[in-house]
Formats: sequence, C-alpha cells, structure tokens
Amino acid sequence: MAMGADGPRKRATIKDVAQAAGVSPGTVSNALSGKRRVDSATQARISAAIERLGYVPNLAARGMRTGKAGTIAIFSSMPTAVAAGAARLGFLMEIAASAAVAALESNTALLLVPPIEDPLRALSTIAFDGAILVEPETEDPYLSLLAARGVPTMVIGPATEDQPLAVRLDYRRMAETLFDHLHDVGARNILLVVGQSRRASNIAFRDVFVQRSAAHGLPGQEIVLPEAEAERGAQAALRAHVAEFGAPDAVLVPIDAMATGVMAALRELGLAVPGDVRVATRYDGIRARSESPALTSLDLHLDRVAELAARGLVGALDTGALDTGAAAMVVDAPGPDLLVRGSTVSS
Amino acid sequence: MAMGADGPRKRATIKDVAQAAGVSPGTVSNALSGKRRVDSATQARISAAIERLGYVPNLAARGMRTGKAGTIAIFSSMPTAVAAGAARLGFLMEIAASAAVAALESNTALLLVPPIEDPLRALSTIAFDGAILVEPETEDPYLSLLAARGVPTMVIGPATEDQPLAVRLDYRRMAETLFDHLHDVGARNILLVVGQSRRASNIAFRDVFVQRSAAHGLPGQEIVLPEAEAERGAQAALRAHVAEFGAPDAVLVPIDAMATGVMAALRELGLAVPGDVRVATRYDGIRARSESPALTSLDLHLDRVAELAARGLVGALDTGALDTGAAAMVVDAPGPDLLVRGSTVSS
DNA sequence: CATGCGTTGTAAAACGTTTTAATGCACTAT
DNA sequence: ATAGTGCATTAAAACGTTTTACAACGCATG
Repeated sequence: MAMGADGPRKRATIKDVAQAAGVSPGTVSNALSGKRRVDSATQARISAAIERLGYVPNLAARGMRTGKAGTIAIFSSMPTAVAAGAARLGFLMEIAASAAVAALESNTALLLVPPIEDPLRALSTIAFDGAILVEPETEDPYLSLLAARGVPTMVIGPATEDQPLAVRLDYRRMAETLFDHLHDVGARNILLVVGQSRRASNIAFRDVFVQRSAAHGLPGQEIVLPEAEAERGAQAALRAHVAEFGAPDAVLVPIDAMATGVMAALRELGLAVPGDVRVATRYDGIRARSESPALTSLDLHLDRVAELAARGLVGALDTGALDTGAAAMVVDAPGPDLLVRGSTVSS
Repeated sequence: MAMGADGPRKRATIKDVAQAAGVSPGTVSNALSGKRRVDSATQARISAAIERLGYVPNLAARGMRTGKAGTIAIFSSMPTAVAAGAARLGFLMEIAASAAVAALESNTALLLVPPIEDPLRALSTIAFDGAILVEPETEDPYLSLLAARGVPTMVIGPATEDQPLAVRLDYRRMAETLFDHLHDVGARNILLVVGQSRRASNIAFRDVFVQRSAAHGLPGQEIVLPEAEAERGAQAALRAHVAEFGAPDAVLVPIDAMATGVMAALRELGLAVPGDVRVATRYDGIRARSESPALTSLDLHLDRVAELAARGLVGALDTGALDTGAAAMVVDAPGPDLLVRGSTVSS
C-alpha cells in the first residue's frame, strides 16, 4: 500500500495557478470566466499554467461566491407519481433524458429527484438553481414549496395564470384529437375511463368528452376511478360496466395503466380489438406499444417539450428574470399528433 | 412592480440563527450535524430559531468546507451511447431512475450526465463526489478520465481486475441462457448477429456462441456489424445472408436495435416468427416488447442492479474507502432470468 | 483545597473562488 | 506640461459553513 510520489496530491487551486503564471488570482479568474479582458500574453501564460498543473476549478467554492449551483432539478409531483407508479416513471424519464442533454449544452447539470415521502428533505439536501416540475396537480405541494423557497420553476403541464415559466400542454386538444379519431373510424358509443383526481388531464378529458358526446348526440358514459389501483381497478370496472350496460364500441382511456386494465378486461370478455371495441390512450409509452394490438395514442413530442423547458429555465436563470415578473415565458408544446395503431383500425 | 415587505429577503444564515438563539455559529452547526452534543435546552432554542427564520443551510458553503458535493453522477460511455442511440438510452434511464431513488435515500442526489462530445467539459462543469459508469468499453475514455481525477467510480458491467467498485454483469451467462433456450425450443441452425466493437457484451456472446455451437455440432454462423447503423445495418445484413445461405431457424441478436432490424428483414422476406425463424435478444427494453411478436429476452433486474450500484458507491464514499484499496466492493448482479415471449414459442 | 475530568460553549481560522475598488501606466488632448 | 482617459492588473473583502483549539464551569476525586 505504499503510495508513491504520484499519490492523491492536494488539488491545485487558483492561487497555485496564479503563482505559476506570475499573476494575481483575480486575473486568473477573469481569464477563466472572460468577464474582463486580459492581455493575450498573460492569457497564454495562464493557460499554460492551468494545463501544467492540471487545475480544475472548485465548483463548490465558485458556487458559494456566485450563489449559483449550476444545476437544475427535475421533479415529478409526488402523490401523482406514486399513485401512477412505474407507468408514470416512463413519462418522466423520457422528459428527463432530453432535458439533461439540453441543460448540459448550457453548462448546467440535471438532478434527478425521485418522488419521495418527504419533499422538504429533498429540498434541503440538494442544491439547485431552478426546477422543472412535470405535470403538477392543482395545489401541488412541490409547486408551493418551491415558490416559497423562491426557486424559479418551469412547469411542464397545465397552464396556470400566475405561473411565469411553463411549457403548456394542451390537454383539451389531446382529448379532442383522440375523441374525433374514434368518431371518425365509426365509433358511436364511446366510453370514457378516467382518473378521479383533480389533475388537469382528467378534467380536460371529462370536459371535452361531455361536450363532444352531446354535440354528436352520443350516450357519453364515463367511468371515474381512483388512480391508485389503476390497472386492476380499470379492469374490474370495465367488466362490471359491460355486464350492466353491454359493450361500448370504443373506449377512450387517457391513463395508460388503466388502458392496460381495459385491454385485459376486453380479452377476458372475448371482445375483439379493434373489431368489437376500439381503444385509444394518451401517452405513447411502453404500455401503449407493448399491448397487442398496440394502442392508438398521441405523439406528445416529449423530447422537444423537455428541450424547451430546460432551455427556457436556464435562460430565465441567466437573464435573472426573477424580479421582473414581466418576463414571463410561457410557451406552447408542439403537437399532439395522432399515432394510429392496431387498436383502432385493423391492419 | 413595487415589492412589499415580503419580497425575496436575503436568506437567513447560520449566523442569524445563532444570534436569534443566543449562541455561537459553531454551536448551531453542531446542533445541525449532531457531530457534538449540545445541551437539550439550547438545542430547543436553536430549533425554534431555525423554524422561525426559515433557515435552510447553504449547501455550496457546506460543500466547500467539507469537500463533498453531496451528489453522484451517472454516465454512459460516450461512443457506445451515441452509437447505439435512443435504444441505449432506455437502458441507461432505467438504471438512472432506480439509482436516483437509492441515492436520495442516502441524502445524495443523482446527476444525469448525457453522453456529450467533450467529456472533459462535463467533468469541469459538474460537481460530484463519485460516478456510476454504465457498461464501459475496454479502454473507456470516461473511466480513465475519472480515474485520473481520482473520482471513485462504480462500474456497472464487465468485471475488470483492478476496478475496486463494480456491479458485475455476467455476459457469458446471458449468452448461455439465450442460446440454450433457442436450442431447447428446437433450433438447430442458430445465427448470431452481433456488434463489432470490443465491448464486453459482444465478446462474451461471440465466445459462448462459438463454444456452444461446436459442442452441439451446429454450424454456428455469425454476422458481425458496426454498431453505428445498428437497425438498418442488421436489416440489410440479414437480407444478404439469407440470400446467400438460406434462412436459419433462429437468430440470436443481443443488441436490441439490431433485433429490430432483424425482425424487419424477416418480415420483408416473408418468414414467420417464430414459425420459420425464432428470435431472441438481450435487453428487455421497449424495442423488445413493442415488436410483434414480442421478443424473448432477459430480465436483467436493472432496478436491483442500480440500487446495488448507488448504495455501494455512497457507502464507499462515506467510509472513505479510497485509500484503503483493500476495501474493494465488487458484487454480482442478480442473475439474468429468461423472459419467454412470442418470438420463440407460438402462443 | 488542589487537581483532574467531562461537558458545553466560543472564537477564529480556514475552505477557494469572484468581485470591488484602487493602482499603475501609457497615451492623447488640451 | 497637465490633466484626462482607458486599459490591464492587483489587493483585499466577502460568500456561509465546519472545525480546531481553547476557555469556562461544575463536580468528583485525591
């Protein structure tokens, strides 16, 4: 275990570099940041010294001085995520991956904050300059905590009046797109299966569904379920519904876990998809794709959405658009685009 | 834009708390960290002051003093990830999600570092105490960079002699499991389609394939392809192979992107799966599941693997197992379990 | 009574950066 | 010549925490 002269020496500091280059620490700092001009000759000497000593800046020290951590955190609202389980994670991860890329391009790292029992602890454990919050609920606990702490927060999801930073998802349009598709392919007795929590998505889908059903003179029956036992709940509920009312000719079921349950129930009942019943869901995730037949759903362009969110957030952070409430940056997500699959049209 | 008395006041510091509680900053620090006993009466006063002032510690300052960032980073080796594209991302994200949960339980945050052109920049931009590196190549650039910087690194992947921290994936056993399954279901002319890079996975699969084929007296033909154009490359190569040699009765294709290409080629050639040709792949990701029929593959228990990696890493960090090279913590991943799907047995 | 000891608390020094105000210094314009 | 003007650089303060060495105190032990 003898450790030679190349043992873990103390890391070189900016002072060492300054000394080696024959300048003051302040000048090295300026050379690094480019905040002030430094003579090209000294610039060169400094670069050489940095190279030679293998200097890498101490980010903690920099952060303490500047007050910036150089990171943003991505959250999913706790109750929602826990309720929807792994299904929701796919959605979140898809966004996280793209956001990480976009963030790093702006010299910012992305912190993955999993849903946790105690949100407060997360906030005291982790240092970050801003947050991306995915699909908050109404009265979201994270959102209010972050606001209380004065952390600039970019919301991906429903548009609220007073939220200065957001990439808006148009839930109504999602609902319309899916409903209209089902109607177009001939469905005349569409059943809605939806979650009961007051998430924007649930509200919009119910709203649109009622409206459109009335407009077309369709029965417009709904099943409203707690999100906790999504898959099995939906399966049982659909079974019961068919027993009482007979089979619908289409099921619109935005939450993909519930869609899995619906498909299971239909198989159980011996109903063919899409022959007897058509099925459509919202998020084109792993569940939608791995059903057989695969489920018609929406391309939400999450990669693009994540990029917009990450860039918008770091942009707002740099420009210090905190105080000037005027600099609200709310932007609409692209899409959604319909992905027609085997669950609504026979191939 | 008048901002009232509740505007963003300067955040309370430990000094403020100390003053409010009538003690010195050092005592507050001790009360917080529990590193030294403090009288229960003063403890109470301090807690009250913290509550009242809404004090949250400045993590950057703490980090500077302690030299710890309180984060670990998760990397995927750059060339590999870029080559394999989105397919690989699924694999990485699945691990990242579980690692994030495990890390946070140890009061550590997980930084998601996407593959980037310039690895060095990432390392100077981001502060972290340790790293998780997913499936490094032989002579991996990240691995050597991290080693040079003295960052404790936990490898998920092939076991190397001198790597002190690792969750070992048994690629040979993966290959054996899949090969034996194909053989068990009656395949006698198995074709291997594999990447040409010197990744451990490729090497192990070729090795096992040659051995097993010889042992059973099977032809044991291989197609070796660059990983860059995985999907289309595999599709073209399989088409050409069938034209020249006729169709095999099974294809073992570990890289899932290539498996997608193989399936496309088989469809093109009018060969039924699994009737004419059976197909098996390694990673049970979105591609494997969304094929029709779904691909037989392996459950690698990535959630468990990620948890082991994250816990092991933060454990090693706390105990300062840096210097004492004796404290090597290499652990085996839970074994791959076969997931039999429609691509090898008719349902 | 002196000594020693254990317990709480404090003062002050670090940690490595960025930034502010000041300092030369070489020019140019008066 | 003198004052004014930029420019490149520097010295030193500040950021908020942890930690080290030390002091004060009460109390038991000799």
